[in-house]
Order: sequence, then structure tokens, then C-alpha cells
Amino acid sequence: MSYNFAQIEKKWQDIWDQEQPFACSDDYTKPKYYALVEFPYPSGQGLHVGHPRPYTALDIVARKRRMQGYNVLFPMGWDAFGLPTENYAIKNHVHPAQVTAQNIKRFKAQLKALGFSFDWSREINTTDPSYYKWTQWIFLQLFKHGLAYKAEMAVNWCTSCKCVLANEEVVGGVCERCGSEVVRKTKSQWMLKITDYAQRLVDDLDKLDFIDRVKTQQRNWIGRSTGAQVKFPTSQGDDLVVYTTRPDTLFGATYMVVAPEHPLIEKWVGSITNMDDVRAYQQKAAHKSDFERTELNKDKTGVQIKGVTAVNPLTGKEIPIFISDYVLVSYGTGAIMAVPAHDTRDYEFAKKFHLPIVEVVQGGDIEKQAFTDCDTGIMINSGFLNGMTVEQAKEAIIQYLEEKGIGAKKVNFKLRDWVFSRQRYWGEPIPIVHCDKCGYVPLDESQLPLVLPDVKSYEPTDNGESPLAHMEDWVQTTCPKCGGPARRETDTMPQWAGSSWYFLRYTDPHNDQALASPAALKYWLPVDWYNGGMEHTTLHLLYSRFWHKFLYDIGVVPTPEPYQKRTSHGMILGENGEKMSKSRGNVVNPDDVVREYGADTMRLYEMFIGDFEKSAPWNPSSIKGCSRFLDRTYQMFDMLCEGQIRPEMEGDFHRTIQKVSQDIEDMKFNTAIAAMMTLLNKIYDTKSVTREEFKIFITLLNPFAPHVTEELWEMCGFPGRLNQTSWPEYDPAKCVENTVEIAVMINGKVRAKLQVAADISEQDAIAAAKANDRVQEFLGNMNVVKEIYVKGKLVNIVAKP
RNA sequence: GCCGGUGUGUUGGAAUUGGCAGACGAGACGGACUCAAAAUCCGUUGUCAGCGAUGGCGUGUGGGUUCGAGUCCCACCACCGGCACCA
Repeated sequence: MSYNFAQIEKKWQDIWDQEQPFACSDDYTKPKYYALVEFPYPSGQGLHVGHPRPYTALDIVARKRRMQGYNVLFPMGWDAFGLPTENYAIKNHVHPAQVTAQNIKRFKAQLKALGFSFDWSREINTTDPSYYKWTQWIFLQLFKHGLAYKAEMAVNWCTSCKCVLANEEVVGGVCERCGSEVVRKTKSQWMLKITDYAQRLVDDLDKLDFIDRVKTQQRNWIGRSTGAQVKFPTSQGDDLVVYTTRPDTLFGATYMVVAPEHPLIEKWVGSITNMDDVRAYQQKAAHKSDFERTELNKDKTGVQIKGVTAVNPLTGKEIPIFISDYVLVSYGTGAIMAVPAHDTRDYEFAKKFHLPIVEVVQGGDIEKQAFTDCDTGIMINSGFLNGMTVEQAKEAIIQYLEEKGIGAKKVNFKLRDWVFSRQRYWGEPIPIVHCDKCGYVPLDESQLPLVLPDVKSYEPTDNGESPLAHMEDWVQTTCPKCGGPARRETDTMPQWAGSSWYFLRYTDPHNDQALASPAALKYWLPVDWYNGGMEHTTLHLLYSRFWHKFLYDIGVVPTPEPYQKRTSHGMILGENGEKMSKSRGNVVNPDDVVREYGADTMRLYEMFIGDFEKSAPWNPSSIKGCSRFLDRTYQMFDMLCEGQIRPEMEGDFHRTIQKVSQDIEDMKFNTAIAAMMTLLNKIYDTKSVTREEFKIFITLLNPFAPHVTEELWEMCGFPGRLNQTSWPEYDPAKCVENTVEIAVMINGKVRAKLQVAADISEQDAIAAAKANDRVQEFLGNMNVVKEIYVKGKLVNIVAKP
């Protein structure tokens, strides 16, 4: 027989709405805990069963922390700007704001039905002008500090969204969002100089408690490498500057390659004798998308620049210069020295163009292939470097280059600046105007928020302009500086803008003087525990660290990093083990689960499904186990009797408190639940439960299943509310058992089991093991070679015939 | 190609980090209750051999280290995620 979860859950949700027990206090003298989950994009489909997994996990943490006496901030809001809403609005001829409001209403009802302990008084919405006022304000600060600039450049253009994408949004050559082809397009774009922070974004990872795979992925994305910048003189008098991570191989540089877009080519036009060929190659390269360029990586192409040569500064030899699209303009200096003997790409190119290959590190067979994995090799054919190890040569050459003034040590990053413009309607307007006289001029801060105007059509344009560009009334304005006629920026910000600082707003969400008060920021920051998806590691997570560091530099926030701890959950897959999606038809709606089993069962199952960090398939029949467990918990009320913890149950209770407490900290929610199930089974075996035992049991279970446990608390007549009580303590001394079962192994195979006192001495344990009949039988007349005793675990007797 | 991760019964997954593999669930089978079914309760459930006590074999594959390996080392296979001509 099932308890009436529908009635109980509704009852407590109403009570929580009324009593607001989860609203955090503004008493800044209390110890604080800031638990954060990524706020959702309120899509038209509503919540799916993947959302509640991280929310439940941190809800458990937040509820536990409150019981431990912390002032807990556990907020929720809406990351509501974005394309799907805009597309829906276009299709159905409704204003995106209206669509957003509807979707939020649905999401909020669904979240409330799951009993999350969010502080709803701090709800935020990125599309609210009182919110995006501050997003715009931060942009103005970036602009004023030279970190936002407009640049004409080749960008990623999604052919379907008709919109520019950031590098981070292009996945495998296609649009991350819609999967359509991405092409190169030259456009004037707002850019944010995240590259200025590359070094700090890498270095500061060391101080943070992020899970390793997040750190690794961010490090790889930022891509720091250490090498040298070297000047190669040319026949034109200009130096051709290259970046290399292998300055030790400089003697082996037998030719040079510049990117097709390299600016020196234009300078050399007059001297280049095969300009037609060069131009043809440039044209071809320009028409390839990035994807096509990398597709063709098996076959190197290129053209020699005739009429211009360079000189290897160490060998003094004249060497040819090529253009080839295997060299990228956007990395390093856009030019390389080619060392075919020790670089696979250079090797292929040299073979194809019959260029000399000079071995400078001994150990490989350069007749067959480039010798790249040569850290342990010895230098040859390298003048004063001969005989050195690669490592020694690196130091020696850099010293030499610096002394002679022809090069220097240099650190490079793969990270590029952030393309910040989007040619769409449903985003934050960029608060900049363009004046023919004054250039790009920021709006005065008093003019914020610059509100998104109503337009007739949200349809993106084919010419690559934002729908806002049609709003002549809005676009035409006056220059804040000279008062002359000027035009507003019509591109909007990317979706990542609002989410780059939202966690700051939660600390003081209604402030209209600042993005948040310094006192609130000082108290609440940094976020103590932030959980979110791996897919945001090189997007939202990196962007928000960048903005935060900038805000720290200008004195707005008190900490150099926004989040102290970052964890990530695994995805919930469909029953067939595939990613849940509408097109695969394997989407599970949480509303159905709540209706059939209740929110508490749903929460419990989401946590019991498996390792929190790994993805797991949804299995509807497995939910039954969680449902039965809660039923049995409820039925336990009928076994209730007066009294403290029974002596024979003491160890079990203390161990369970210990296990559940620790497992929550380690995100091992599944084993925490298993421990509670084991305890419940044991209680059922005794057919009774004392009030004190029951109190502990439902307190431990409360963060997982808050409704039914609160109800049971009330039914028992315990004072106040369960969520206001304190987390149970355990006594380590009572966790240890006084007798333990140890295994007796002979040559590594278990042959007997013994009950012994937990503190038995090694000698006694071994003696007891040897006295055992079965052991004697197995030992027969073999010679005991060795005896091993592992305290409380086993005795292993090694014997030979 | 590079970086990261995973591989355990029929099934989702445990295993104190080198110490009794399979906790806790699901499913299946047997039984109780029931006119019957559902629900609930009790029992069995890695695999092979044996009536049995018991024994052999078992954590993707092949080697190794160790008294002892799911766990450590070497080589390989499969799958998943990220990056990808980054000099």
C-alpha cells in the first residue's frame, strides 16, 4: 500500500511557499554557503528528466548545509535570451518576451513540483531590463578598459541561423546549436579580449577545486605553449618573424612557410616574380572553410614565393619561402620556420616539394619519417649545440638568440578573442553608437538600460544584419560625445553574456544602484560549489571566469575567481542508452514520473541511478525500488515505539550517519541511498523502531526526499520543522564494530572465515587461523613460508608442499 | 593524430583506493496471502561440475609486479567525450 504522495507533496510545497524556509538571511555574521546550479534556458519543451539530476544533487547539499547551521544561498533563475525562443516567436507571430514568460511559468511550476529548496525571492531573468542593464554596464566597462573592440575579421557564419558564432560554438565544422554548415565570412564584429587573460585563466586553475577533467579541458582549450620568437632576415630587408616551440632545431630549418593571408606578401608584391601563382593560391585558400582546410590535411599544398628569400640566421644559408594554408594566420606570427626532419607536416611538405631535410637530433630514421618524439636525443649538425641534449639545446639557443638580438623566449596561446556580436533580435542591445566624427562612442551609463525596441519582424536578414537594423527610428540617434547624428549598434550580445555574471546578481538581485552591493558580494563570494554540464567548460565556465577576473581588476568584485569548486554531472540517457531527444523519441517527461510515483521517488531515483559523474540510461522499472523504499519508510511509522537507539542498533546508526554525511560531500549519492536502504532493511528485520532511531533516519533522508520525511516528522509530533533541525552527529568510536569476521586465506584463496575481536593481535589472529580445522586440513603437511595479517580483514598463509 | 574517460552478473551499478568481487536496486524463479489478479511478505539467483558438503573458473584481451590485482605496470582491443595542420 502506497502512501498518498500527491497529497503530502502538495501540502508541503504550499507550506514552503508560505513559510519561505529556504530564503537566505541577510545576517552577514553567520557562516555562509553558496551552492549554485546552472540556470536553465526556458525552452518550449519544458523540463526533461536530465534537468533534475544536478538540481537534486545540489539541493541535497544545500539542505544538508542548512541543517549544519549555514546561511545558504541556493538560487534559481532564467537564462532566457536566445535563438529557439526567437525562432518560435517568428513562426507563431508572438513577441519573444511573451514566449519567454510562458516558458518560465511552466519551468517554475515543474521545479516547484520537485520540491527544490531554491530561494525564489532571488529569482532572476536575463531578459529583464533591470537585469540586462548591468550586462550592458559590464560591457561598457570592458569597452572603457580597451577589452571590447570592433574588428573587421573572418568569422564563423552559420548559414541556417544567419548569425555569427564564437569559435567555441563551432563543433566539428558545424553550428553547435543547429548542426548546419559554418562558413567563413568577413564581417565587422565586436570582440572581447579574453586573450589578455589567457595566462591568468590557466595559472589560477591551480588554486581551484575543479574536477580534473574540467581543468584539463580548459587548459587544452587555452593551449599554452612555450617556445621562442625568431627573426629571419629576408632579401627585402624585412625580418620574417616566426614562432617555434622547438628553437633547438633551428639549424635544421631549411625553408619557411607563411600563411596565405600574411601581410608581408602585400609588401613584397613588387619583388615577387610569380605573383599570379601566389594570388591564385590565396584565392583558393580564401574560399575554403576552416573545415575544408583541415579535411585536406593529408595532402599539403603550397606555392613558393619567387623573388624573395630568407636567411637562416644560424647557418647563414639562403632558404626559400612558401605560402601554404597549413600555416594559420591566427596563430603565432602566421609564419613558421620549417624543420622537415623533426616535424611531420614539414616533412610531408618537403618531400612533396623536394626540399632539403637536415637531421639535427640523432636517433630517428629521417629517410623514412620525421623524428618528432626526440626529447632524449642528442644534437648534431647544429654548430655550437652539437652534443647537447634537446633540453640543454633549448636553453642554450634561447640565450644565444637573446644575446644576438635575433629572438627571444615566447609564450603562445591557442585561445582567440571572443566574437561578441550576434545578428539577431532576442539578445541584449550593445550600448554603443557610431558617429562619423567620433567613431565608436559608449552610451552614458545613465542611459542604461538600453531597452530592446519592439520590431515588426524578428526575421534574420540575408545580408547579415540584425533585425534591429530595420528600425530606423531606433537606429538613428545622436552622438553622446559631439551631439551630431549617429547610428546605434544593431547587433546584439551572444547568449553567453547574461550568464557570464548571473551568480553575482543573486547575491543582491533587486539592487538598482549597482550590479550588487559590495557588502553582499564580499559576504557571498566565491560560489562554494557550482555544478554544471561539461558542455559549458570552454564556453560559459571560461567566459564567466574571464568577466569575473576583469571585474576583480576594476574593483567591482572581491575575489579573483568566481567559483571555488566545480563539479559536473553525467547525462541521463534514454532507455535505449542513446541521448534523449525528440527525434529519437526517447524523451521522458518528469511530469509523468511525478504523477505516477511522486517527487520524492523521482528525486531519489535520479540520485540512485548511478555514479553522479557518469551518464546513465533511464530505466523505468528501476524506479520501483526507490518507490518501495519510501513506502517502507512510511510504513515504519506503524512500528514506532518509545526509546533511544537500541544498543544493538547503535553501530548501524552511527555508521550510516557517517556514510551518508561523507557520501554527500563526495557526490556519491547512490551509495548514500544504498546505505539508508540497508539500514531500513535491518530495522525491518527487528520489526520495530524507536522514536530516536526514526528521528535520525528521516533526518538523514530529508535532503533526498523532503516531502515525505517532513510529513513523518509532523506525524511523530517532533517539534518544529524537520528542515529547521540539525544534521545528526556520529561518534567515530561507535562506528567501529567490536567483533569482525576475518577471512583466512591459504595461498590467496579464502578457506575459512572467523569471528574475532576487532582489536585482536596479529599473533592471536594467526594462531586462531591456524587452529581452524579446515585450515589444518588444507595445510596438511605443507611448509608455512609466510604469514600475513591485515587488521580486521584477513590472514593469508603462504605454504609450499 | 593528440588529450581525457569508460569496459564488472540477465540488468542499473557497488567495492574503505592493493585485502573476502558482485553491496544496494531491477528482473527472473520458487513459496505465502488471495476466489483470482495487483500490491505486499519470505526464500533463491555470477558461472561450470557435483545429490551433497564442496571444488574449479570468473571484473574487455595478452603479459608482468605482488603473499594477494577489478584496483598498480607494459602492450593491445572496443566504445564515449573533447581538440585537431596551433609550428
